Amino acid sequence: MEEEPGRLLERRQGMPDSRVQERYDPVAVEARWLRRWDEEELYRTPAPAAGQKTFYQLEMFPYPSGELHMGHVRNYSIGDVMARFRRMQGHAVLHPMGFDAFGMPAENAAIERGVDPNVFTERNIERVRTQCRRMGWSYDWSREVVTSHPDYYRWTQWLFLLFYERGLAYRKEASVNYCPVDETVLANEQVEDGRCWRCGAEVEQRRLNQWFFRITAYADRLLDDIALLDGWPERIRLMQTHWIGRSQGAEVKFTTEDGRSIPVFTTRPDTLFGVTFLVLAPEHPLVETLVDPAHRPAVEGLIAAAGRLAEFQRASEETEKIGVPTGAFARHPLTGELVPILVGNYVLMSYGTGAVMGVPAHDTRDFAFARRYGLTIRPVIAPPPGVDPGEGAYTGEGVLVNSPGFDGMASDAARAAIVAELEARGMGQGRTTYHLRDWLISRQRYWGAPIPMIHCPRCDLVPVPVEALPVLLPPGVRFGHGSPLAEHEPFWRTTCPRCGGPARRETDTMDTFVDSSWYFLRFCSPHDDRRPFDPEAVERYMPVDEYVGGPEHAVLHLLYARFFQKVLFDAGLTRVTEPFHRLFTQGMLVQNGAKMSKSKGNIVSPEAWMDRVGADATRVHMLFAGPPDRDVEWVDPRPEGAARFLGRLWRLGQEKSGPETPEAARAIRRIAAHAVKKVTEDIERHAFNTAIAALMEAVRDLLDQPGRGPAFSAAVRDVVRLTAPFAPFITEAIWRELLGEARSVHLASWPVYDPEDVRPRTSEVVIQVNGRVRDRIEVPVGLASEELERAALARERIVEALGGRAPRRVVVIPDRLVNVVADAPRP
RNA sequence: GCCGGAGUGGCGGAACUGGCAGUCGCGCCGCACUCAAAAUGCGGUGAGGUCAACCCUCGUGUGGGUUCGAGUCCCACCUCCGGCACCA
Repeated sequence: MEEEPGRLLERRQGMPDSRVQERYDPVAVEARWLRRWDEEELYRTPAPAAGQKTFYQLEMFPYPSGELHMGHVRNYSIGDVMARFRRMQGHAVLHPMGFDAFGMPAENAAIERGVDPNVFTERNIERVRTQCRRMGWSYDWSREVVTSHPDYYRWTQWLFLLFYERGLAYRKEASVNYCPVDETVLANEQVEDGRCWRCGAEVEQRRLNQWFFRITAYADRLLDDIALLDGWPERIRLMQTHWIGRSQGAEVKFTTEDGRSIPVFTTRPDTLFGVTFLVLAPEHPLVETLVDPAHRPAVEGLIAAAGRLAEFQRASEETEKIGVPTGAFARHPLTGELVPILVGNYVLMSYGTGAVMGVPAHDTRDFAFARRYGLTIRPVIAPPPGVDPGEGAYTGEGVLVNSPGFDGMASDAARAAIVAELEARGMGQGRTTYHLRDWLISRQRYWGAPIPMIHCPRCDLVPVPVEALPVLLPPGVRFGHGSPLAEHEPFWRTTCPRCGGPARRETDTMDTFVDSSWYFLRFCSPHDDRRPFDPEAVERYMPVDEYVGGPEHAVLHLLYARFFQKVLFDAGLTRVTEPFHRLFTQGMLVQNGAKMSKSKGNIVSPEAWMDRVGADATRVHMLFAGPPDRDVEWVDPRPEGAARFLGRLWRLGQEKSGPETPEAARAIRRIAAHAVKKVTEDIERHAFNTAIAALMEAVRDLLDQPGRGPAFSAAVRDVVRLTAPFAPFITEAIWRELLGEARSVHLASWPVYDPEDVRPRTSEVVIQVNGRVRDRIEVPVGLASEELERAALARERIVEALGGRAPRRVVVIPDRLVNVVADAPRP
């Protein structure tokens, strides 16, 4: 950059032969332009000009593990192509990046190596940021947000308080995985075969008071608004639909002999007359009082066994379905019949009412259960004629039998009728339940945003006043024994903001998914120190126009973020109801059928590639490897092909001008126009692999062309601009150093083409005989069918292939194909 | 078990609404440049058939079907990947 572009151009033109030009040196060029872009603040988010459209391009921000991997390279390169493409199309692009910096690795490093989590995290962020910059991703780093910085988590805490005020944050007792040796709570992924991942001790289930977000209050809206997400992959929408899992049914009230009610939830009230037993969850509050002395030991044994397992383990089909009678009986709400009450390990307290009615004739689980324990099986649904009820339970629909008052009714009608009858008698009502549970957000850990609440012996739970935020993480805590904050008295000892008396701070921190549920809003006004986000800025950029990330976040992050957005909407803080307009999920990198990850040791360092072939070639290779939404098989990848392509592009940029015939000019214009059309359409549909293939062809064909005049020069400018989103460094170097442009190629306008240039004048028509290609002819575009047919039948090769047989039929598709159908030749 | 997705050369992959299967790239082979190698450039490369040539046959997971014509549409199945999984 020390040399003036014009001088370079002069020197280039003085060169005697294109063979002796300088070779492209990616490492030097990339370093040079990285520096220059910084000086120019090229990627700073522009203030939108009057009437200019904004475009919010976002990729899921990473956990700063210290080392970027190829999955990140793919993810962020996809987003960067889109950001650069939109920028060149004239949008005011917001393309930010930050770090999801709270979480376990930092705390584990503290436990294992005594490194301060904050130091550890900052060091990793530094390294990842440097790698991101080297990759040439066009982020506006002045907007960087880091979730572990107090000026961010202050607002995470503020939002917690908002949720609390709105009744959406609450405390209740719940089971957690607890390691008695390490005296700490474990996340599910830290439990391996029921043992602590670090010390191998058997993990216990402890019931502790935990904080929850009431996401179930938004279940219906989260479900119904999936219909609005037409820019999302169908797959993800389905996954969310299933995750929320709305099911319509009824709550039916059975009663114990002494008159206490046991509500059960069922989706099949039409089978109500087939109930021959009830099963309660081991944790069901009535179990304790129902069980008679003779059955007590067995019941307690089952409860103890169930209690040892975490719910997610119990809810697995491998676990044997065990049931134990309580000795008590329940009265059927419509028939008054007495049915035995059992306790079963397969009934979950957290779904429905924690009790189920057993209909063995029409439910597979109940059937197996009844068989095993010798319970009555009473069919009440007759399958439609011609349908075999089969060996086990018949779970389909049909006509009611053995159901006094409802016999002969079809299942769907009977469901409504029976619910109506139950309602009339006060024995039940229609009810909807959800698979979705409330979101457990508290973590008994240090490296997260502290939950801003205070426990006062007199006033109970008191929120930290917003003026007192942030509740800072204290330095100098002790790791490895229990919750670091709970063990750190200077942190928790405080006074009640309400009564001024001595009080104790909440020592739980928030799930990191809370941090990432609103970061996209923070990016709109990252430095606002008066509120989490500036509504005006949010109005300008939100919703995110395109969000790129992995499908592994289909239900957690993407659902939580939607939940937050709706709560903020209800609180009047924004008018946006859905955060992500369009979602693009990229495929994984797989090796031998397994996802590539650090733990499998099969990661390839992007830095090694950058040193070898440069960031541009690394980007191009990753995008060229296959369609970005599909998994890509990582078999001996060689970025050299991409590097060669860029080398040829460099050569193209160095071609000196010369003469150009009109025919050559036309051919050149055609090549360029084709490329512009194809690449533009392909980027729009995220087909980067074929866009790059088209660019490779264009570069090859242009180098082959004899002309080096104005058309050639224009074509080179087109191709360089088309390549800019993929390979930002080399295109910038060609644009400014070789072509002498003053302004960055990344601020140049996206090329357009003249449709006239891609309109073919002749077309090659394939001629088939009985579906086999036998000849092809070049004809003027639009040649009439009759003419085409005549021309085809006149061809020597066709006459030969027909061998004297008369065409039975001739199919003509103008400009494409003629198929002559004849009887099969005699052998 | 349920719900998604995918099976195409040695490899990654291409093929718009049914119309030339295999764009582009990797690898491999040959040639040029070189004292030589690397790098680079040029050419070839699905399988088979008295391949020298034109040419012919076969070929998109398997088996059927629709059609003048199927990688593409329909039916049945196989394999792999992802998600959910006692949800009452």
